[in-house]
Amino acid sequence: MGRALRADAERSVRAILEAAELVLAADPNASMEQIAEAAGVARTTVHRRFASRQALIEALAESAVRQLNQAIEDARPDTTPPLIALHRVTANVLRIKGAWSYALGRPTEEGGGAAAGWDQLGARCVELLGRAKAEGLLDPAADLEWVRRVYYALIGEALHDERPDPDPDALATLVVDTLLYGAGRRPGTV
Amino acid sequence: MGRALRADAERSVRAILEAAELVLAADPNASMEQIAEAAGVARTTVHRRFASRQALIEALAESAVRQLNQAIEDARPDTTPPLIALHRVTANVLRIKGAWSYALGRPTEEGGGAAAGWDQLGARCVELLGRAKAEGLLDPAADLEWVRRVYYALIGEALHDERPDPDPDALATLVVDTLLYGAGRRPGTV
DNA sequence: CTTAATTGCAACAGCTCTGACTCAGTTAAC
DNA sequence: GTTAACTGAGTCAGAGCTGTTGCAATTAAG
Repeated sequence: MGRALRADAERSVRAILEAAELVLAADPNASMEQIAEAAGVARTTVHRRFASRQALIEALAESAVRQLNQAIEDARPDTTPPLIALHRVTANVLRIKGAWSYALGRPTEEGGGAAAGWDQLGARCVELLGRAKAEGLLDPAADLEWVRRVYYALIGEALHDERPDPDPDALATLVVDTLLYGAGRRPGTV
Repeated sequence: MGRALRADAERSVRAILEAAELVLAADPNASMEQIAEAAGVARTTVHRRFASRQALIEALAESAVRQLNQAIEDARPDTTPPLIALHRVTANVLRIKGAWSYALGRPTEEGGGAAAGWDQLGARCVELLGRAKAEGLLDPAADLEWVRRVYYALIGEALHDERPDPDPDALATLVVDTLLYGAGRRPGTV
C-alpha cells in the first residue's frame, strides 16, 4: 500500500465501489465508463484508483467479503446458543448480501485477499454448524460441508424473494427453518 | 424456419451448440472464434448458422431447456407416486443439467422459446410438488413456490459436488432427502 | 451424374473498450 | 496561505470482437 489517501480520494474510492456493485449487478459486462458515470466521476479517475478492470473487481470482492465477515462477527455467533446464532447470522448476512450481491456472487481469484476472507467465513460457518450438531440441533450423521453449501444456497434463494413483505427477520426464519426441517411434514403435525 | 438443413449442416449446428456450452461454461465472455475452434469449424460457419452471438446463445438455451423437459417427461412423473417421481425426476435433471450447466444457468430472454420451456418446466414441478403435498409428503403449510426454488437450488448445489463418488442416484437421494427433511435431527432419531 | 448446398479461407469495415498521457483547475491538509 | 494531492476533460494508440462479403473447393442429395 502507498500512503493514506486524502479524504476526497477516499470518498471517490467508495463511490466507485458502490457504483461498480450497482452497475455490474445489472450488467456484468458493463464498461468502466458506465461505472464511472454511475459513481459521478470521470473515467480517468477510476483508472487512477484501480489499475485495471480486474483490479477494481477484486477490490470490490474483497471489500464486500470484509463487510460480510464483519456482519457475522457482529452476531457474536460463538457466545450464543446455536439456534439463536443461526438466526442472527442469517439476518445479518441477508442484509449484506442483498447490498453486494454481484461482488459476493462471483468466483473469487485464487490468491487474492477475497479468497482468504471466504475461507475464514467458511470456517466460521462450519464451526457454528458443528456446534449446532453437537447440541443435537442437526442430524448427527449430517455432512457439514453439504449443510454449509445448502445453507449458502438457501440464503441466495431468499434474496430473490419478491414478496410484498421483505422483513429480513422473517426471511432469516424461513431460511433457518428450511435448513433444519426441509419442506416435509413436520414432526409435530398429525 | 427455412427448409430443412442438409445432413452435414445439421451436424455443424450440433457441434457448434455443444462447443458453445463447453467454452461458455468455462468463460462466459469467450469469443465466437473460440467457440468455432472448439467446434472444429470456421468462424464464418458459426455466423452462417446463427445470425448473431445473442441468437446463438438463445438457441443454446432453447435446446437445453427442450432436453430438460424431455428428461422430465421420461420420468413419467404424473403416473408415479410422488416420492418415486421426485427421485426419478431429480436424477434425470441432474444428468441433463450437468451437461448443459451454462445454457441452463442463464436468465432467459423474455419472449424467446426458452422462456416458454421454463414456464412449462416450472408448472410441471409445482404440479408434482402439489401432488406430494396432497399425499402428505410435504408440510400442508408449505409454500410451493418457495419449495420449488429450494428444490432448484439444491439441484444446483448437488452439481457442484466433488466427491470421489459421483453416483447420480445417490445425489438425487441426497437432494430429495434434504428437500424433505433438511439437516435437522430426524424424527426417528433419539 | 448433376445440381445445389455447405464450407473454409481471407479480407474488410466498424465498433467498443482499455489503459495511458497531458494539462489546467479545484480541493484538502498542514 | 502555501503546498501537494486530486480531479475532469480531452486525446491517443492499441487491441479484440463482430458481422459481412467474395470465391474456390468440397460434399450431400436427387
